[in-house]
Amino acid sequence: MQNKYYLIYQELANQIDKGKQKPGDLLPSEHELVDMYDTSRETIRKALNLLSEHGYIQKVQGKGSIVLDRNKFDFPISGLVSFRELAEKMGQDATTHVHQCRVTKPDSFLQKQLKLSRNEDVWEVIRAREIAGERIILDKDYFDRRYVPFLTEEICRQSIYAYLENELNLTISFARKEMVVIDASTEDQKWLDLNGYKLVVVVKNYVYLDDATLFQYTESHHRPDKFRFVDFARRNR
Amino acid sequence: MQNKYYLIYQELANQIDKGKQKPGDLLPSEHELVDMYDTSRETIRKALNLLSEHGYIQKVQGKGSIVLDRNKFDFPISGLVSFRELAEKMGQDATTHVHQCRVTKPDSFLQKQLKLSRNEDVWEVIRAREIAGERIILDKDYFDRRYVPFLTEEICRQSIYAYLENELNLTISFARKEMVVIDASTEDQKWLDLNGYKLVVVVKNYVYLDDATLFQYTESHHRPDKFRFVDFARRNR
DNA sequence: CAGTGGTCTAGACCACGCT
DNA sequence: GCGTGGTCTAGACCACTGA
Repeated sequence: MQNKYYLIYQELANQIDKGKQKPGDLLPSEHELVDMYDTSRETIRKALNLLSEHGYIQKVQGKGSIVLDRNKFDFPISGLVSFRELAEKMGQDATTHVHQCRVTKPDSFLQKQLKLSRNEDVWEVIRAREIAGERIILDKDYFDRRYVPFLTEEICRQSIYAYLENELNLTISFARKEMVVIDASTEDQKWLDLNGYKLVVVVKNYVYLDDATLFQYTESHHRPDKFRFVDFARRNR
Repeated sequence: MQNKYYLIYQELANQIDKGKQKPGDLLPSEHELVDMYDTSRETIRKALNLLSEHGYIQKVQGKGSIVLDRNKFDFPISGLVSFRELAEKMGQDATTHVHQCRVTKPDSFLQKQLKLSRNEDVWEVIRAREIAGERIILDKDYFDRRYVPFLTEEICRQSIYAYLENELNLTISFARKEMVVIDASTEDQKWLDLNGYKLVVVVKNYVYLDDATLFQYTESHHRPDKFRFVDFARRNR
């Protein structure tokens, strides 16, 4: 069972996906939706806000809710989407090579990133992602050991996140991403098929739990030609 | 004059910025804030949602609103921020070189990007951005002429956006961004100080008006070492 | 258990667009 | 002027946290 406003959101989103409402059309007005769903206007408005955040509609005061052409966005819309996430969604054959999975002490860079002292333990996991026969992404993950006491190579080969959420009951609540381009390191050269590229696109990821503590720092090194990011940004206010 | 919830948001954000509420602290409960601001709870909740979206707090059910350490984020937080936007905010001396500012017909690529027919007019504006003495960003903007009838080099040297919003009363409502890395073109080599770099990071920008029509397509070509993007993403639901 | 945030209601008035 | 979405109110009940 779900929230009322979430159910209404899903139903309207579904209608738009199926083409019952076409791009450029106006949705029924909020008052009409109140009658249709036998609910209050604030609940309808929450559903419409979800539609808006997910790129289904654009609200215009005094006019109505315009249905957007979501097909133009050949991509999932909300937030950022990386090449790997996309490949996984598309069901492309992705293989993971685990090069490192050990407990270690943080170096000074990591101490700063994870706000740790020199003596605390961190898990270091290094994995290469092979998609369509090429190793194009190198992921370096660091977990605060106080939150992640135990890991195995097997878990690293599968999804660490599934393990954290299902086994350890950790809930990720938000993340900060940063993207830069730097020279490929010797690790990158060793574990990736760089095809002569000398640069890699690095996506740094700071992941927070729902009590707002930082517990993971990740760097994803992408081969430049296989890097792609998409974002969908509503204007402030 | 502003919305009530926006004023409350600003006041609370201000207190956090000034350190009256320290990271890890809990804000007053929603009921207490209702009394303090003599308003309704939904209004308080709208203010708190804004704080949450802007990275000031993290809400935890049954517990309260935790103040986050926003200083860790040495960057503006909401949405994506490019190097140029940052440089401008920091007040660094940015110079704009206008290389092109003319009306032309869209080529097939542009027809596809802007959903135009071959016969419609577009403004083509090409500008190099010089920051701290180096030309590091090449912006190529294309505007649907039906929305932007008139432009001058002078306007291009200043802010086109200020002109669109203040003079033409166009309101930008949302944008889709896409980032890829490609080989530097001859234009890039001619108009940028590439320092030997053979690649550029391209940020493609599709900008929509508040009636959901697409009116601008922009490509920003960044020198790799001067490219930096930041994002702050709340987890879905 | 008391206190917190999450959802929901049934109103009200305002700001805007259209014609 | 009428219909639209935007803001705001004063309640209510539920779900979760922590002592």
